[in-house]
Amino acid sequence: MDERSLLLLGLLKAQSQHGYQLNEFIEKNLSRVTDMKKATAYAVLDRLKAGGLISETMEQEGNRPPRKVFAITGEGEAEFERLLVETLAAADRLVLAGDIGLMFLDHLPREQARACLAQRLAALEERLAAHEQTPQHGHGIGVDLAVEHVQVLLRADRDWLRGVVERLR
Amino acid sequence: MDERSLLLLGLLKAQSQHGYQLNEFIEKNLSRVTDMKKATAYAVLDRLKAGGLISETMEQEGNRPPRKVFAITGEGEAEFERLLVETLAAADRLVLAGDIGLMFLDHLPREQARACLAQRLAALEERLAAHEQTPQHGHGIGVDLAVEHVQVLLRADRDWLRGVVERLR
DNA sequence: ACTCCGTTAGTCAGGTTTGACTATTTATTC
DNA sequence: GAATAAATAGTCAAACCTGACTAACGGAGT
Repeated sequence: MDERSLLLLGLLKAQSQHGYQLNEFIEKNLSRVTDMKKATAYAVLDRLKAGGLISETMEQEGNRPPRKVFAITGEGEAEFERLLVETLAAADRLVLAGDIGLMFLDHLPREQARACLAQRLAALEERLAAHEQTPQHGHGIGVDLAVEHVQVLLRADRDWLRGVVERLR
Repeated sequence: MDERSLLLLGLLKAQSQHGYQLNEFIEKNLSRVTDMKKATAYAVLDRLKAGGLISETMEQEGNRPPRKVFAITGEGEAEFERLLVETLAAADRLVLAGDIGLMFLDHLPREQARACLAQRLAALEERLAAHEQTPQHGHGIGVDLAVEHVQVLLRADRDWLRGVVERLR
């Protein structure tokens, strides 16, 4: 939740935007780093507005429907910095989904278990390939670091999973 | 949410239990693999009961307060297996918290950024140390695999973070 | 015999998240 | 030029999660 605020504040710090723009950017460019959905973004924006961290102005362009343009306030910038330092210093939680299944691996015949994990491995490899194809972003080191981070962990995950599938043979 | 159901069904498949027992086991033994909270477990149990996947019986021992004992049903076992295969085959989402901050690293003076990440690294190392100290569980390979998985990724994370802190110097 | 405290066993209000939906405008196809 | 698709810009009810709270019991100490 703090992360979501941080993300939106950060994007608005770079440039005032309306909701759709924010959501599009997140979906198209940040899907590797966050999984926040559209409706959530609007909910968070409401909360930020209620807290005085962002302001909202109606804007009409041509005869398209009016849109809400959000801009970060002074308090918002202060909060942004506070959140930034806080989340940077915190150890990431790194609670990965999918490990509960692993725990109950013994309930499946060995061969079926291996097949499931092989399928998981294939999906993982595909995801990693898609990841490795995207070029460096170039917008400062931060964004690139975040993408690199995910990649490093995906690779570690893949290598480990390969070993497991092998061991199950 | 599927994962939470899977976990509870799996635990109940091994042995009928009451809510407190389940929660205690999760908190004491599975905190490395899941972060489900007590109240959530009760909520999930209610849903499972509503779906006919588990049954609930009142039980009184001595004159202690009565407790609800949950047991998995036939349908529950079928659903367990379905969920197990499904989550095993799915690539884990691996969306790690903390990377949003990374994206905005440039907003901080380099030295402060480095200090924050160094602090994160320290916390991570501590967590890893705690992890490495727990012995093998021995209850079949599944549980051990899950624990190993987390460890492998924590190590990869640590190594990467070390490199980043170094690079920022 | 009384108080304090930890264990047992939950409940609940309130906040968060999201899938599904609405509604308008612009572009495209037939 | 009518119908269809796609982009624009959100809203809302329902589901989900959790921090904080309740309440009874047993045992330890005094």
